[in-house]
Amino acid sequence: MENRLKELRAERGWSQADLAERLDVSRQTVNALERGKYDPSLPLAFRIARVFGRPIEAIFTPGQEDET
Amino acid sequence: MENRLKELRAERGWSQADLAERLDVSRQTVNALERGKYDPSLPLAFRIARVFGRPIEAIFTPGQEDET
DNA sequence: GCAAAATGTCAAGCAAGCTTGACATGCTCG
DNA sequence: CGAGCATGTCAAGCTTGCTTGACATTTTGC
Repeated sequence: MENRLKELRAERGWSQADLAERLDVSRQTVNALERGKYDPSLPLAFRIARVFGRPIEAIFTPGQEDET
Repeated sequence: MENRLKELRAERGWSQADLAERLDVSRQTVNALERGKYDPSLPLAFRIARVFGRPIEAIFTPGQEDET
């Protein structure tokens, strides 16, 4: 699963810690998500979508794994 | 998190097992999702959205938990 | 060049998502 | 009635998502 977290965060001039606070998760979680270590839960994906004012589909895109 | 799984599945006349097969998960998982036992992972949410031809936001809606 | 802030990373542990297998119940329809 | 399908449910077990705490490395800016 690919995502535009880093890009969207940068646009807003937020640190990973800033974003983590807005999402109510740990800084390490934001870091792991940006680096593609794992995917967020659906509830967290909704919070991310809300923070950035975009639909989930505009932030996350299923990669090779889910394409068929 | 609320969802319209049961409704959308019924519209198509599919059994839980049918849907499970299309989503590549177990029948018990579909049953648990419909009954709100837990939320799907984000990758599974994407597959569900694709199977029903609707955006994730049109199928799942964060409840009280995520509203503030 | 130095200090502080930001980012990356690791480990251990708990919680959530999903699996298989089994069994109970209910529904439909020959 | 009886067979078969659909649904609900439980338990045990594995994997993934997320946490805290600690420490190393990179970036920023004075």
